[in-house]
Amino acid sequence: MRIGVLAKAASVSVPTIRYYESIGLLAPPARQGGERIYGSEALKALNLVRHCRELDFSIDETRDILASVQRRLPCSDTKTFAEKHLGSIRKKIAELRALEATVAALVSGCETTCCGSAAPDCVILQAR
Amino acid sequence: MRIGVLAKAASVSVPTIRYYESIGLLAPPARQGGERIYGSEALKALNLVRHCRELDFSIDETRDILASVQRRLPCSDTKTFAEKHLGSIRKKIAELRALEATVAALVSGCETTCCGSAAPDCVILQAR
DNA sequence: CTTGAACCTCAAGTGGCTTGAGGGCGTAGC
DNA sequence: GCTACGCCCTCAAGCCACTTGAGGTTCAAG
Repeated sequence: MRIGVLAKAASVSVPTIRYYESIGLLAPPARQGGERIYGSEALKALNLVRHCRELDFSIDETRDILASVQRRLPCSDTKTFAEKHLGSIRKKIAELRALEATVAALVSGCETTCCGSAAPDCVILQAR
Repeated sequence: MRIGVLAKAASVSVPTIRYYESIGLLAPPARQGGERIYGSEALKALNLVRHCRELDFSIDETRDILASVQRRLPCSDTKTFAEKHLGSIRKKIAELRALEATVAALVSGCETTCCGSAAPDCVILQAR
């Protein structure tokens, strides 16, 4: 199958496929007259990559997952990747919730104390 | 004051200050023998920039906020920026919470159904 | 006068692509 | 034969917000 067909089949853009190849995430396929020709294994791999990226694994993590799949390692490995990832997602959520609280407090502070004054004096802009 | 002093006073790295100048976020200061010399206004501006960046405003948003401060616009402007920002923080939190739920479900799915099988068959890696 | 810290500029690297320039091949219609 | 279209190719640059490094200059202290 040509690259455009693979791209549609995996819902990934053509340049993205070439990019994945250039960074060594996907194996370079055979060529016919200069054009890349893919088999069904490439589609499987690309679907897996897309799945990992949708779950927000980094490219490096995706590479590691791909490697453990190709080596048919036990799925406890996969679970370890996922758990670590879950930890970092939760960490980021916590950071964002703290940020949300900070900004929300500043907005309501502005409403109750400084609304109408000039920007340089607004409580939102007072660094601590 | 020299750039190193300014950097310490505002808790910002020296290259970052030069970077802010290069993108037009901070005004280029006077020079003495080729070296940048800053006044107290530069410190105020840089403190404000740092504050905005800590609140995770983008550089462009920070630039707009800085402009509204320098024009002494009413602080309702500032509040509008902050509210818009709060909206995008909340949106990102919602996205991450959905992602967290997805990954957590995959991990517990792996624990109950497939733990021990080979990675290619692990439920975590089954794209939908 | 020498040393060492602090300063300077410019370029490249980070992540994960996207976009664009400039060109080749194959087919379909006129 | 000629043109237009659609697909493919490579290479380079752009996005964000810096950080890091190379290589060179200026300043302050001893």
